[in-house]
Amino acid sequence: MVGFGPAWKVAMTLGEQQRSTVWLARGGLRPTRQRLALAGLLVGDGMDRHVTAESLYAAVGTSGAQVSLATVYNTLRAFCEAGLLNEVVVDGARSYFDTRLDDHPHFYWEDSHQLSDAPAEDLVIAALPDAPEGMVVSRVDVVIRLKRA
Amino acid sequence: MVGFGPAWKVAMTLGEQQRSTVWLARGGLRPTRQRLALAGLLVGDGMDRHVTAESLYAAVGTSGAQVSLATVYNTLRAFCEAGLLNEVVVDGARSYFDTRLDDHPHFYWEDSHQLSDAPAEDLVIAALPDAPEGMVVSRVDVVIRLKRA
DNA sequence: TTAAGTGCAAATTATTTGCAGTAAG
DNA sequence: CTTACTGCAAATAATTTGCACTTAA
Repeated sequence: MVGFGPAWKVAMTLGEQQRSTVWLARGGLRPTRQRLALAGLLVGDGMDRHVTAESLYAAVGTSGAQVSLATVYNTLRAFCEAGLLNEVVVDGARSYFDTRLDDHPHFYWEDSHQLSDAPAEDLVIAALPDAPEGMVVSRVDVVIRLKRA
Repeated sequence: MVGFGPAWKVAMTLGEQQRSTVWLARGGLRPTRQRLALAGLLVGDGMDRHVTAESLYAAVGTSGAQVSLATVYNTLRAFCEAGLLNEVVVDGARSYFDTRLDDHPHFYWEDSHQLSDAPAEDLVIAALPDAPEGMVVSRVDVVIRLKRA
């Protein structure tokens, strides 16, 4: 899991602070030290991220902040329930969380267990099966599984 | 989990026996009592099935046969590795196995945690993102998540 | 002040494994 | 006979929970 910046960076920049605080507020969540640390790693730079509880826990350790693993789990779940993150199911063994909220396709790298966004504009679904009687489609998950060529 | 026939039926019909044995042979697996019982429930009637380890364990109990839960797990994994079943990931909490082997879309009933086939002919993917450099697409999973209307 | 949030350790859930016994080829 | 298969109980891995303590509003 890469992309969390250099190991020596403990504090967030003002922009990151700001963005994280606003982001938490949007979910109606209190900006605690732990949540700010996690939010900073997730949305601090405005890029989309895909994390597991373990990868985020590792990243927060590296960043110098102190957050327990249980809190990482609970916080990811809280972010999800607040509509700030989306859970993506690609691997029965662990949960992935995506900072991008719209319905879009994913690449799943089977050998490295990494998840990334696939370009949504390159996926065209010309026809979709109708939902059965009494049901509606809540979401369409498209996972493009990749293996080494 | 329905569709496994009446509770009082302990033995398989000849046709079921036959089908199950042939099916196991195709995977190069010995037709043991336990495997025949499970295979009978999975492919005995030629219909496609979607099971979890727990649902299949419950079904085999109901059928009168005696198979341990660990063996159900191990056997489902063995069937998968032999290419007789496909694993479908729709719910982080448990694994689903599908007797249908081709790449096809699924309905996932979020409220009842059931998985079923969606009509493949009604799904038309007109364009798909290219696999990144050095990678190839191993499979495209399409899961249509349903909720009550 | 007070309800929400946190950390730990223990509990849960789905699944796998070690190993002694059983059965298929 | 010999190696694969099975069953149980114990081990594991990811995740959740109970509860005393802390902190934001």
